[in-house]
Amino acid sequence: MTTTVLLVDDHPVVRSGLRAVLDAAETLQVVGEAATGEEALALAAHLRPDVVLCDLRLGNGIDGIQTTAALRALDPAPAVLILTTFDRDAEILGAIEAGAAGYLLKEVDPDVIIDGIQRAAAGDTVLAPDLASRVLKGMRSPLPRLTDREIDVLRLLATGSANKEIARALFVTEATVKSHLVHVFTKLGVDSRSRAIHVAQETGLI
Amino acid sequence: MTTTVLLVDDHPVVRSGLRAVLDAAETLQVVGEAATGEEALALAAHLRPDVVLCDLRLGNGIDGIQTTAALRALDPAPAVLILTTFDRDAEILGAIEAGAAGYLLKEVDPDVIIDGIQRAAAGDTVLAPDLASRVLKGMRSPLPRLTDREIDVLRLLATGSANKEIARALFVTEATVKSHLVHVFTKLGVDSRSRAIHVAQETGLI
DNA sequence: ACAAAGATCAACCAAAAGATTGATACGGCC
DNA sequence: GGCCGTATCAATCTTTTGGTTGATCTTTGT
Repeated sequence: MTTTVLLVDDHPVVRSGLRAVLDAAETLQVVGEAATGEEALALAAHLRPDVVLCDLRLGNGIDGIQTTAALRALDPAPAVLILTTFDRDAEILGAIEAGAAGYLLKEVDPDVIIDGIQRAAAGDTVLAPDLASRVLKGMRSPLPRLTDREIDVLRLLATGSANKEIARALFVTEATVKSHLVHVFTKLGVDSRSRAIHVAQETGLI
Repeated sequence: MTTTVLLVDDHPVVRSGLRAVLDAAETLQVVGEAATGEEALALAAHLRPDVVLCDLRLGNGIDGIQTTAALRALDPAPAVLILTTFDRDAEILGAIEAGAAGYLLKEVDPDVIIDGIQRAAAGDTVLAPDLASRVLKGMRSPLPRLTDREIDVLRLLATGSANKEIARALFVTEATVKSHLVHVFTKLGVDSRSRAIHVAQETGLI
C-alpha cells in the first residue's frame, strides 16, 4: 500500500533531495511540495496526503509548529513528521504539543526518514532516542510558561534594550518592566538579563 | 566541457537534492560528496574537482570558512561556492576573505545554483545583488576586528556571565574584564552588554 | 631600536539593574 | 461571589555595570 507524502520546506534543494530519496522507496509517493505553511495547508486539503514532512522554519508566514497544528485540524488529518535542523527544547515540545507524530533532525540518513514516514503513517511516534528522552524530561519538568507580556518584555530584552527603552516601547513605566523581569527571572531560574536572554535563546522560548 | 563538482554539506538530504539537481544539468558532473570539512579536503586533493559547493556549518570539526581557505590552498585550487542558510555579515565577508568565489543562500532556485557553479568554474564572482551590496558595504566600513581576548570575553558575555564570573573563568581581575568590555563596546558601537551580545550575534561575530 | 597595539590592573563616580516589600484593578474560573 | 492570575505601579536599598582617567608590561611590526 503506497503512502502519500507532502513535502514542506522553504529550500528547493531540500525538497529535491527528499523527492529523490522518497521516490526511490517503492512504498512512498510524493504527491506535492510546498515552500510555506500556507501552501502546505492548501495542498493538504486538496491532495489529502497520508503524511506531511515539514520543516519548522518556513520563511515568512506561519511557522512549522503553527502549520502542524493547522494540518492536524484538517479532516482527514495527515500525520505530521517534523524534519528540521533545530533541536531546542521549546521547538521539540512545541511540535509534539501541536500534534506532530514525530521529530527528526536533518542530519539523519535518508533511510531513517523513509522508515520514519512509514511509521508515522502507521500511527507510531517517531523520535530519535535522545530526543525521546528530552520529550519525557519536558513532560516531567516543563519549560516555564511565560505570559504574552513577559514574552514581549523578553523579546525587547534580547535586542539589547535597557529597562527604560522597554518601558517606552510598551507604553508602561520602568517599574512595570522591572516587575515583569522579576517574574521572567524567577520562571527561568536566572538572576540577570544576560542569563535570561541566553536561556531563552537556548531553549527556543524566543 | 563538463564541470566537475564536489558537494560538501552535513545533511544527506541536501546532498541528495543537490546531486539530483546537478546530475540533470548536462554540463555538470558530481564527482563526490563530503559531510565534513576534513572529508572535503581529502576528497578534493584526490578528485580535483573544478568547483566545490560548500555549506558553512559542517557539524563538528572545521567550518565552511576554514574549509574554503584550506581548499584554496590546494594545487590545483578548486573554485569554492558557498551554499548556506546563514546570511550574517561576518559569515559572508569571512567566506569571501577566505577565497570563496561566491555565496548563495539555500532559498534560491536550483537553476541559480547551476548557473552559479558554471560561473564560478569560469572564474566569475557569484553573488546575489543584495549580498553583493553588503560585501561592498563591508569593504567600505568593515566589521570591527576584535582581538582574541576580546572574543574570549564576548563569548562568555553571551552565555550570560557577570563580569566577576568572566574574570574567574579567564584568570584575570574584574578590572581587566571591564577594560576589554570598554574596547568591545567601542568597536561594536554599543553601550551595554545586552546590545553587545545582540550585535555580535546578528553580525556573526560570535 | 622604536613605536604601536594588546593585555593587564586600579580607583572613582554615576547610572542602571535587581531584589524586596507593598499596592490596586481587571478578567477569568469555579 | 470569591479566589486566583495577570498587569500595572511605586518606593527603597543593594549590587552590578559602565565610563573615565591613568598606569605598566609584553608582544608585534616596521
